[in-house]
Amino acid sequence: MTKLAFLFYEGMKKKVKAEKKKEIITGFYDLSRLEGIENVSIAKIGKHLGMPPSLIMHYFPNKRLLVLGLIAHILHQYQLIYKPIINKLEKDHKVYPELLVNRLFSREWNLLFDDGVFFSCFAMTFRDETIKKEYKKLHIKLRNTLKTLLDKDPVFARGDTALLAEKIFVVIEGAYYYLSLIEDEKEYERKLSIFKDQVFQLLQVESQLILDENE
Amino acid sequence: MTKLAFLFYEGMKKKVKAEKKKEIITGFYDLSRLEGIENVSIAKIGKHLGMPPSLIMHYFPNKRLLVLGLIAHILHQYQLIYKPIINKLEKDHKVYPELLVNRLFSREWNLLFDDGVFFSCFAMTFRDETIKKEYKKLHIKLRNTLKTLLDKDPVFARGDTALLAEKIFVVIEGAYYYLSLIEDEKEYERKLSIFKDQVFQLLQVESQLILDENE
DNA sequence: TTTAATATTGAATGAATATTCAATAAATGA
DNA sequence: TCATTTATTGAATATTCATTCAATATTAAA
Repeated sequence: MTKLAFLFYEGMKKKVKAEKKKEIITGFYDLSRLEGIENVSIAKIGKHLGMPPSLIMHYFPNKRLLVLGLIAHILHQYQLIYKPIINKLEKDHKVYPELLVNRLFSREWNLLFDDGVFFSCFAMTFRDETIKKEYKKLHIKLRNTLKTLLDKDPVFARGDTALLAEKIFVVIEGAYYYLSLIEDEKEYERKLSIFKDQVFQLLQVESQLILDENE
Repeated sequence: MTKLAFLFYEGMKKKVKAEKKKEIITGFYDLSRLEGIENVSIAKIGKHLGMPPSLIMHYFPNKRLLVLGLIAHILHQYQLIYKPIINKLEKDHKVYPELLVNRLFSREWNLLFDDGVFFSCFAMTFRDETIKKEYKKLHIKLRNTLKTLLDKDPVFARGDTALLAEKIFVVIEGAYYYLSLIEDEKEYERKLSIFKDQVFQLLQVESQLILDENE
């Protein structure tokens, strides 16, 4: 086997392996949505995907690695929620508060993402340092993304964008947590508009402050 | 046995029963702090308390009831954190923003309370309606307490105190969630002061708005 | 002391758990 | 075709789980 052929072969093997791993993680995630992560066993995942538990353990030598894989998956998913927001706002070098707020609180939240799995895994941060670091990385990333967005607007760029991002995200996260408890559609909408307004005001106050300074 | 004696007897029995149940719940809580609630079994609680698992099941016929008992316990504990704040502020019919903020974000949080157990149980709200209702009740109660407090101050009473309480608590909850990830003391303090300032501003803006209106 | 309720014990249950292992099948280049 | 690596299978493991049950101990009134 030539070196090139070998590398290609290795690449193929890795690809197959990666795909299989992804299939297992996705199965794990789907079952977790349905039954709660704490009720999902390796045997159940196997049954769900039509493979023996031993095959799962071939790709994930122990359950913790499987859980870590799931967490990497959902944190990636979580970030994806914000992708369309970023793409839209990145083009214009201007942050329109109303648009930003609407996108930050968009309903894609609940559709693309299972809060139950997210919070179950979050609870693990208290007992697993690796998981804690993953969650922290996510939060830092999200805040940085927003900061970068704000930095592109000449108005906000004059203020403390990191601080503003911090203040905005704490409301988003509080809302994300609190709203997950509310099932009544009308009540949900009412509260949602309160929190949107709250973030909107943060943006308004900040931009007003900056403009006043430079008059 | 006279009726009175019977009632007394019944009362005694109930008291013993209640105390035993409390002992079990406390043991469950202590172990959950140490090992994570998902790793605590009835057998482990029994070992920890020096009693056979069958005795635990005598008081809690199945594990779900035991978990519900634990949740009632921690939600009660959670409320207690706010007790000193309320007592202090209730006497004066005046809300001092700085004092209120300092108390709302007091460090008794982390000392009296285990975040890991709280969030693990919170994750259960997504799969158990009873638990969800309990958590919701807690949040409503906390908001109402703050609203009542604000209502006692003639300044804030003129505004929408329910709305203000809602806005304050969403920051507290977001902060509670987010700060739980941060271990570095300095970083924690820095972020904490941001969120305190954020709530402080909510109070300031609101009171200023009300005072302006009545000039 | 008798009675009746409750408290406590310890042994036993079957089901489910993560994990191991040996055997076979499939893929792929030499 | 052969050799080697990886993928897949299915059976077996010990351990832990919540729960059941029958037997005994304790309590306190009658």
